[in-house]
Amino acid sequence: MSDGDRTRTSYHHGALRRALLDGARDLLAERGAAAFSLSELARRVGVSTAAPYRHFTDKDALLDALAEEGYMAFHAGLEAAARAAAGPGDRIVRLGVVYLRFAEETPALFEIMFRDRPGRPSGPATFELLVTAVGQAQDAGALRSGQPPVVLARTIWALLHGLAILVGQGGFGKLGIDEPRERLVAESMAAFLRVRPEV
Amino acid sequence: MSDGDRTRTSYHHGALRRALLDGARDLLAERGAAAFSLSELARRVGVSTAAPYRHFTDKDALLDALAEEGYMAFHAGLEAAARAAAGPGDRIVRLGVVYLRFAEETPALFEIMFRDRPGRPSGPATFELLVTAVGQAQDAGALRSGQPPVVLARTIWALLHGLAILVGQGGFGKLGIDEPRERLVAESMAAFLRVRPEV
DNA sequence: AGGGCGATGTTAGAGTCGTCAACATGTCCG
DNA sequence: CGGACATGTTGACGACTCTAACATCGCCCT
Repeated sequence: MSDGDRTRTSYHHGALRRALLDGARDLLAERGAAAFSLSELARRVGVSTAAPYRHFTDKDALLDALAEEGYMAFHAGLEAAARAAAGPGDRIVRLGVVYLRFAEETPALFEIMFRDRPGRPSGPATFELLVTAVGQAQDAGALRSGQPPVVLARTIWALLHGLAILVGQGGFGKLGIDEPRERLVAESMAAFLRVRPEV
Repeated sequence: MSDGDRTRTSYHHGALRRALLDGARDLLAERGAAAFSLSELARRVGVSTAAPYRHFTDKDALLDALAEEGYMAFHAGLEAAARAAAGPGDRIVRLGVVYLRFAEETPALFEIMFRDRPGRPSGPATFELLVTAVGQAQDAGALRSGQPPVVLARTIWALLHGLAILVGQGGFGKLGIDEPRERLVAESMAAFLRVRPEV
């Protein structure tokens, strides 16, 4: 058999690093970021509690690696949405929807990604994507102009981030707010949009 | 001596609950929310590690109580800012500045307050405050109208929350964004404001 | 006044977790 | 084929949360 299998051939696992990251994603989703335990992860994957330290210096290092993968998926999702958009105005809304959906579907991963860890490299690339989309939408007259793309993009980013968090952790549910994502995004960005997309 | 002192008169402390909450605020600010330890808190206050359980069922219960106090201070700060405002338009900006400042000055407390805990009562009252201010500003022509106050207030809340988090944890520092709060808030809310406040 | 009782402390300990050191085992290269 | 290096395991340490059993204090009640 090939040694990428889940059943360790014997003493050595063969692909422990990958198995740990995959298992961590699941465990994180089940338990939440706060209750995530490295010991439990090791138990699940079927190795000793010391084994992960051969691949990650730290619990935080593992979480950082997971966040990094999350960033890639996030970025890819945004890029796909940008490509699939009908036009510059539609693109902005679609990016927002993807942003919200990501935070909603994998809240714990989202939390890990944006937690305060010094030296996190990613982010700027994704921000650039938004800046570009904003610039295009401004040129096309679909988005409010008068501010440089960077400023407007930063505002939209903050708005989406706030929405993501408040929606994601039910902060809005208590306020009696509950509507489909597209509508929520479009309504929230109404002040920026020149043409209202059909919702 | 009165028995509200910091030096326990003898066996009993006298005002342990208060001392724990006060100590927790400091410890939280020093260590951050993730590294906050109930044992260390007990050590600092000068009692055994089991003592806090006479006043709080749980570590989370203590943190919740602290968050509750935080909410009150937050709410009071917003109310004071609302009162001190020159007019409806200025009021909105001031509320935003207070929001940001609070998140920036006590980031760990802010994190505790908005973490996902079911059954957190507060929040709606504070949200109402914002809704009212938005409604007034709309009536005065200082704020974009066309949407019900609740919708616009929700959007502004999300925007502020996103800004608070991104600014607070340096997510913007990496992107080369660094400006005074008033300017940041005014710039971010430019799309909602009918008249630009002097910054 | 005295006695008891509830509130509020303490000590001791169980169970979990993160992490490390020392040892075992498998792989692969010279 | 033999040894070095990567990757596992065992065992242990210290810190943490939380509980149970015991100690002490203040206060109320007759």
